[in-house]
Amino acid sequence: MSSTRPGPRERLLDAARDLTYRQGVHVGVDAILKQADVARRSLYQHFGGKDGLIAEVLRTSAQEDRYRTVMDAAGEDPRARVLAVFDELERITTAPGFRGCRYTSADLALTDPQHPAHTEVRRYKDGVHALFTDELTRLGHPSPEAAADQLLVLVDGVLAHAVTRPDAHPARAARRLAVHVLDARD
Amino acid sequence: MSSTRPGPRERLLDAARDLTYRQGVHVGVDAILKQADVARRSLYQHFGGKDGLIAEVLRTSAQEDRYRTVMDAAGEDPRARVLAVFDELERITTAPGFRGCRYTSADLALTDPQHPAHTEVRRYKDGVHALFTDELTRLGHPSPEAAADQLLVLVDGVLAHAVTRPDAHPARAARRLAVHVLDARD
DNA sequence: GATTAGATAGACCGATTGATCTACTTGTCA
DNA sequence: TGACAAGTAGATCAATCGGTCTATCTAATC
Repeated sequence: MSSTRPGPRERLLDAARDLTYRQGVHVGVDAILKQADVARRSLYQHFGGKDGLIAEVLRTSAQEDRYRTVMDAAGEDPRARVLAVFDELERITTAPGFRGCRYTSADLALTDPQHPAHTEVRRYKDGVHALFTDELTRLGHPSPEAAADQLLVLVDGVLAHAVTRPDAHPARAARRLAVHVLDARD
Repeated sequence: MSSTRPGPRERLLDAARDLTYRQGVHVGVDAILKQADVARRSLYQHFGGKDGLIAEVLRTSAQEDRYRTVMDAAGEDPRARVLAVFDELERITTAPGFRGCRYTSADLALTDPQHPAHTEVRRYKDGVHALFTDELTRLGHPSPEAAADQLLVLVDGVLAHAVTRPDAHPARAARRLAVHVLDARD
């Protein structure tokens, strides 16, 4: 028995996830519809419009889960778990087709402050912040929240810088700084 | 005597610099022409097209000079000069109308790898890298190039993260890490 | 004063944008 | 069988995209 083809809604999300990452959020609706092999009407039925589709793509992209998985694979030690994220970043940024962070990209590209995507970007980054804060707390870090902010700056810095200067291997550079964040005793 | 109005070329660059920052590189040519109060033909005469205009905007934006000025105002000590950049970043990211790093934005928004803007983005970031390398060398840092890469990750991280989470004050968080970069003795 | 390069104004081009619409087909459940 | 919801196909819409065109005007140079 062949696996059932996903419904129009899922196909739209998949196509939009792929195309908005490779081409940016300014891809045409036509291109998304064509790749999803879906009727025009289905898009507006399910998501109300392009903006809704983009927001839903960000809401369901679950890059957070990827970091969580990497951490879990690194074992119990909070220190190792955090550093594993930066090892993963080295893989991500050197992989073919790397095009930066989709959340940062969307936040920068969408000029209208009212665009629903901004809410999802904020939610995502807050989520990663919580992820780091948990580890730092378990580590007994003196100021987990502030340290998590530092780690977030490093992550965003890696993903942004690697687009322009991948040969600088920003993930490795950031990993060395992450060690300082983890070992801070003040 | 009133100051002479700049020529069409300068007015185009000014308008494009303003609009591409506020609205992104996908602003329409019409909007740029209107704000510059310049004939359509002048754009294609001077820059060959929109792509050429955008590239020239990046080439002449001279954000590098801003960092240089800030450093010079901070005195002679390389340590103080580098940290002054992060103090400046705190001002930049909290100023009204802050919309992230125009170079990173352009690099992410322009999907075509052949777009002339990418060359200018790379040139700019290499320039900042050289700026930092100089200071680190004068400071006697054991590996100025690698440390400059770390500072660049911090700068890009601040400018990217501040777009989504300005309340985290990433510039301050990054400044604390910059101290570690400067004081590295290994 | 005549020539000429540079700027302006604006029509015009085909292509594409996001979105709405009607008409038809499909599958499901009552 | 009949009703209904969901999906498809595609025409159509006004608006905008980047770019080319002709025609006119202006200012400096010879």
